[in-house]
Amino acid sequence: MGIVARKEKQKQEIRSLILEESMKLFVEEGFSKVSVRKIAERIQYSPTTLYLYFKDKNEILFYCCESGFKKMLEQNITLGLISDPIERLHQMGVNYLNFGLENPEYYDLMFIQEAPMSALINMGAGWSSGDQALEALKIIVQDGMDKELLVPFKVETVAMAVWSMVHGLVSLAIRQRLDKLVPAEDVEKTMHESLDWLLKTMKKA
Amino acid sequence: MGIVARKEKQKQEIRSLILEESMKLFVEEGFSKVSVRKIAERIQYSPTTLYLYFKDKNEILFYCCESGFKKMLEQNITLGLISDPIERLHQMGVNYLNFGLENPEYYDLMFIQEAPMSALINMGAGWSSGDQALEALKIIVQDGMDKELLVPFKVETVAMAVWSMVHGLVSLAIRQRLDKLVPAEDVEKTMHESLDWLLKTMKKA
DNA sequence: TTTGAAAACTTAACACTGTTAATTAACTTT
DNA sequence: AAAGTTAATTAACAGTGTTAAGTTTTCAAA
Repeated sequence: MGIVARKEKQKQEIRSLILEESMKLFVEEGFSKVSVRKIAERIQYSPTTLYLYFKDKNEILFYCCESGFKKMLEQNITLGLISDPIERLHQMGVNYLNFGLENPEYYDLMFIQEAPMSALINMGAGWSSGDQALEALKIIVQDGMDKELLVPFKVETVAMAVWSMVHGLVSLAIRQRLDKLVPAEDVEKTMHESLDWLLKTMKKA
Repeated sequence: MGIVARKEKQKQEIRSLILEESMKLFVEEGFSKVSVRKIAERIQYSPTTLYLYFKDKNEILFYCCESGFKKMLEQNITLGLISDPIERLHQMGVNYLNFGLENPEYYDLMFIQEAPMSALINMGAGWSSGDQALEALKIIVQDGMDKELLVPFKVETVAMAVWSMVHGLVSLAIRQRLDKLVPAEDVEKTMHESLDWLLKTMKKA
C-alpha cells in the first residue's frame, strides 16, 4: 500500500509545516501574538484547516514545546566531557540560564504558560524530551552524593530545589521582576552569581 | 469646595468597586477568565465606563496586585516575634509557599503574568508594597551575615537566590510542572523539604 | 472513462476579547 | 431656564478560538 503511505507522509509534512511556522511566529513576536489565523496565513491555508491536523491551539503549542526541549538538550551535549558532578551541575545550570535568556519565548511556552500542560492532560501521552532533562538532573545529584561531594539527602528534593532555583531566576528575569532587586544591567550577572552561590553552598565542606 | 470633594470621593468609590469585583472574579475563576465585560456586568456598568477610571485592563490588574501584596504582608506579621535570622527566613519561606499555594490566582497575577508589569512601565509610579517585601528579605539576609549565621556574600545575590528558589517552587507547582518530578500528592510536602534543605545547607557550619 | 464515495479544504458563523469615537443623559453653574 | 461640564452609554472596529455546513479535490471501483 504505497499510496496510503504517501498520503500519510504528506499529512505529516503539513503537520510539520504548521509547527515550524508556529515556532517562527512566537520566536519573532512572542507567545501572545501567535494566533490560529496568523499561522494559517503564513502557510497559505484556511484557519480551520489547522483543526484537521491538531485538536486545538494548545495541542499545537504542546508540540512546539517538544522542539524547545530538543533545542535545550542540544545545548547540553558539551556536558558529556565534564565528569566532576559539581562542575557538571554548574555547567548545566549555566546552560539553563543561557537558554532561558536567549530564548525567552521558548522558555515562556515550555515552563511558564499553562496552555501546553492542559494539552498534555487532554492527551494520553507523556512529555518525552521534557522528562529526559529532569532525569539527567536527578542522576547528577545522585552521582554527587555517591561520590560524597554533596551531603546526602532525598534526591528528588534536592533536584527540585536546584531546578526551582534556576527556573525562578529565569522566569523572574523574563517577567522583569528582578529589576526590583538590582539594576537592569546587572540582572544577568547577578543571576549567574546566585547560581555560583548555590553550588558553592551545597558543596560538601 | 465640599462639592468637588464629594465628587472625588464618589469617583474613588467606583474605582474601589471595580477593583474589588475584579479581584473576586479572578479569585473565583482565575486570571484568564477576567474580562472587561465581565467586570462591568458585575458592577452594573457599561464596559466602556471602566476606561473612565483606568487607562486599560492592565492598569486594573496592576492595582489588584497591590492588594495581593498587602494580603501577603499580612501573613508575615507573625514574623515579628522570631528573632533568629535563619528561623525567621525559614518561616518567611514557609509563608511564601503557603501564600502561593493557597492563592494561586493572586500569585499568578503578582509574579507570573506580564500584564501588570507592562502597566507599571507605562506609569511613572513604583511598586510600593511589592518592593517592601523584597527589602524585608534583604534585611534578614544581611542580619544573618552580621550575626555570622550565614557565610558572607553579596546580599543582593543571596536574596535573589532565595527568592528565586521559593518563586520557582510555587510557579512550577502552579503550572503543574512539579508533577513530572514527584507524584502529585507529594508535591507540597517535597516543596517544603526543598526549602528546609536550602536553609539547612546555607546555614554556616 | 465515468461514477461515487471518501478525504481535504474553505466559507460562514458564533460567541467571545480589548478598545475607541460618537452620542446621550445627568448634574453644576451662570 | 439656558449653557456648559462631566458621566455614562451605544455602536462599532479589529481581533480571538472554534464548530457546522458546504465545496472542491482525490482516487478506487464499475
